[in-house]
Amino acid sequence: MQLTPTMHRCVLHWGEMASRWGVSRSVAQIHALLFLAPSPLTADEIAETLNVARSNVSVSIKELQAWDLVSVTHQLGDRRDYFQARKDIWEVLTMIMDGRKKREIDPTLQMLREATADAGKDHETPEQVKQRIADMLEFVEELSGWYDQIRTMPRPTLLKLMRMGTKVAKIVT
Amino acid sequence: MQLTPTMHRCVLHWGEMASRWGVSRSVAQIHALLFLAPSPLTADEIAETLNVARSNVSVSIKELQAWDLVSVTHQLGDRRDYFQARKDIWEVLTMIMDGRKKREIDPTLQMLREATADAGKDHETPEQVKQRIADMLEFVEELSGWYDQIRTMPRPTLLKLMRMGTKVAKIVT
DNA sequence: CCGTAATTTCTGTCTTTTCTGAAATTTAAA
DNA sequence: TTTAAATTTCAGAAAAGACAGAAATTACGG
Repeated sequence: MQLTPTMHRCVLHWGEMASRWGVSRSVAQIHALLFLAPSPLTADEIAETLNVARSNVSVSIKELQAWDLVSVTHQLGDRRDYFQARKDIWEVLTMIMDGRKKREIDPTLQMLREATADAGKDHETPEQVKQRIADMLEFVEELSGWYDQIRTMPRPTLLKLMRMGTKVAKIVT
Repeated sequence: MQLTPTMHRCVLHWGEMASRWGVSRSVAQIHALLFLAPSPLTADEIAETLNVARSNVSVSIKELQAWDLVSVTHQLGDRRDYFQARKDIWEVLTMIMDGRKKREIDPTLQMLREATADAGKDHETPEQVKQRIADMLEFVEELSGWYDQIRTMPRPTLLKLMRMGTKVAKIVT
């Protein structure tokens, strides 16, 4: 697939942002390409467009599928896999946040719970430190619970709330 | 400073999470240590406790200061710098989010605005693709604006809203 | 069941990032 | 000043991560 200068720029920027968020450049570039692409692409097309090895595309696509951001389609009379990305940007963000919560926040919560439990039968750790860990646990649990809640809300509701901005505050006065 | 097993565990976990978010392990470990530490520490104490080079501590601390997460204090009759981290976990999150917005979201917004502008006098990029970029821009602008708004709200208000969970929805029926 | 297209796995190389240790600089007390 | 402590800078080593290309596997048409 031939990239126009505008697309080229988006793909490159997305790739540059990647490392700042702990994502490999290839994964991000492929995601950007598939997000923009008007129609599904084969792995070979992706490799050629972005000038990366075919095998790299294979691994990166697997990663994107694990995040539920990319899916496979097929064309009649063609054995090749055609890949497409979610186009709904809101859904994209949701998938990324769900994934990060599952992979990073939940294990951290786990660790904090264990640390807090251990702190009971731990006489060397200063009380102040234990308190700090307990605060952290409470905070992450609160945020996590909040996310789970708003996660269930229908998008139009969420949008309305967002657009109200600080005006939502009036209901808690 | 001698780490208790509980503290040791927290520091290690924080360090492991770091790379997933594009942060170096040293920076994260130092931050965890200073967050937990009951009192400010010198660079040498940090280096010794975490078994990292003194110079590494210097650079990492600079990074943490740039994020406004760590500050310097002094003790009477002691020339050395004593470092301490923000203890208020809510503030810590706020600082991180502010920093990420400034460093990553704002430049992305910039790029999207330019891409959208260019798209006007660009006859090769398919309409569909332009639309996708425009959608993206609108979405990021919306989120960004929302963040700026809630950023101004007093913390107790925010806390109350969070604890209401999905119940806030009733005001937009 | 065979041959070929498509995909994936794997190993080594290359790149990037992180980190160290020495040297240089700054700071402040003597 | 001089001296010594503290900090920072910097060049290169080490580690981690990303990537390419070959080999292996799988899937499919004939």
